[in-house]
Amino acid sequence: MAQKPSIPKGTRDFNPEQVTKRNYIFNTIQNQFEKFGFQPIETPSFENSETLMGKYGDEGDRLIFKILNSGDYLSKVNDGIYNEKDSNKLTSFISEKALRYDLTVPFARYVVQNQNDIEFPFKRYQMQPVWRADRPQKGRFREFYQCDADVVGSTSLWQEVELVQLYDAVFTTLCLKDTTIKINNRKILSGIAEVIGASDKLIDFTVALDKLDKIGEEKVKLEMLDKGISQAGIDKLQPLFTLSGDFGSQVSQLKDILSNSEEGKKGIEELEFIDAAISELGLETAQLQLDVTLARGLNYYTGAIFEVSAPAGVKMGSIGGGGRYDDLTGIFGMPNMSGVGISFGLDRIYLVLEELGLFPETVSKTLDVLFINFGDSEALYSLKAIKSLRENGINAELYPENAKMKKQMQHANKRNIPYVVLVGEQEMSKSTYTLKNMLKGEQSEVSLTELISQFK
RNA sequence: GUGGUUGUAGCUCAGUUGGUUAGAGCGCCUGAUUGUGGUUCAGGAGGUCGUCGGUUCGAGACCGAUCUUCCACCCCA
Repeated sequence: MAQKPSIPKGTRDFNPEQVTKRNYIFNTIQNQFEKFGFQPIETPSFENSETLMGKYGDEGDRLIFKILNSGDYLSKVNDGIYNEKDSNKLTSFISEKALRYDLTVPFARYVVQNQNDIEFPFKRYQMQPVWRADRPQKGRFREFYQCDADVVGSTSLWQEVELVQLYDAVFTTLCLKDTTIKINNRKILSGIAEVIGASDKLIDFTVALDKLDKIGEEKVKLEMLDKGISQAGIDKLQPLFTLSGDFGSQVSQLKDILSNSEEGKKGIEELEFIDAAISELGLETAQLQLDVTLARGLNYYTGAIFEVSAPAGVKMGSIGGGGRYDDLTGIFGMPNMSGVGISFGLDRIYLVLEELGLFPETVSKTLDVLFINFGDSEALYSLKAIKSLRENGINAELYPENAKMKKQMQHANKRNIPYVVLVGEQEMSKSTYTLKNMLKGEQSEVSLTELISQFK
């Protein structure tokens, strides 16, 4: 019985045009990564569960795809655990591997395992798919690509500065103007939490603050109260909700709030350093913006936090994010290894470029010229020319069948092939080629050298 | 994980309070046109109405389950 085929929720097939466009983005990002001195690595699609579990918080653990053990995995589970029917508990007994959830944690694992062979500071980039057991939405998939660039082994803030430039360079090259690079610092968030006496509730506090532009001031305050933050503490936050003005004036308002917090002051210093450098160096098309409410859920960030949003008017979640993590490799037994990195969301960038019509027209063209097939002797004659064209870097192809001219022309049309060459007895006897421009409908009879020069 | 939404031809969609043989536009195929595609004209092929079950004399339409789509949460690229 033939069943209707389907693919799993949140996954997609990519047709030739889509792959070509995706490669265009990949290549652009890769070029810039390499220009900035990053080197490529790849890691496996799945890791041992213990490598991933517990690194992304409880929510993260829920969204990790677990891989069932091979063989008769249930027989090894003891009856007590089995009868409890507690999925979370049972999982560790029947699943020892999981699909990677991001590229940063596998990278940390890689650094620890290869620490003796790595020359630090190590700048690596990685462009591979990741998987999340999320409910799909616009710009949210269960399989998607991340393009990460990270530096480990340097605490220098110049790395942060360069990463901001890298964001700007990539989006500028993609002609995606007016992106906003939002920046914050985890130390500022901890500082604020300290000042309001909620250091132990840092996560709850930042998660609530992060929602400010979405649900508004009142609801954020309610959520904080709900999470056990005192009213007195929330009152101290008041200036935060009305923070305004440019980078400098926001910073000076923050200084007032954080005057009693050493950590907070450190965070402000870092921010000022990055802002001063970027102001001096300038950005092409992006804009660096301080956003105190920027939290980002990942619990390993310790310093700067980045998030990039698409130009205003495009309804899309962040198209990139990153930050500094002082101790990512600590959990794998390698302390004091500071890293900072950024990530590009390929699939979302694709959607944004598509929505704004920013893919260059030339991206979708794959073949330069198609030779019409009039028979075997003509085909052989054509293939000689095609060989020369290919040697000159021109994409050329012979229609494989001696089909009706109409069919062959239509084929060229549908594939958006800009030129067609007709070779029949007339041309063969004169050693020429009839070149037809499919867009304008004009055609001319040319020699082989003229033919080649047409495409140069 | 929570709440909502969607599914009819390859695509975009009609389809009345349940009632003969489920339609349109576009696309596709063939011909007008044996060395010329797009335009035009003529003809043609595509659907067990997402799937399974139920109500009914009768279901594309009503009910349930399930899958899928999209959206809002949660969280995030």
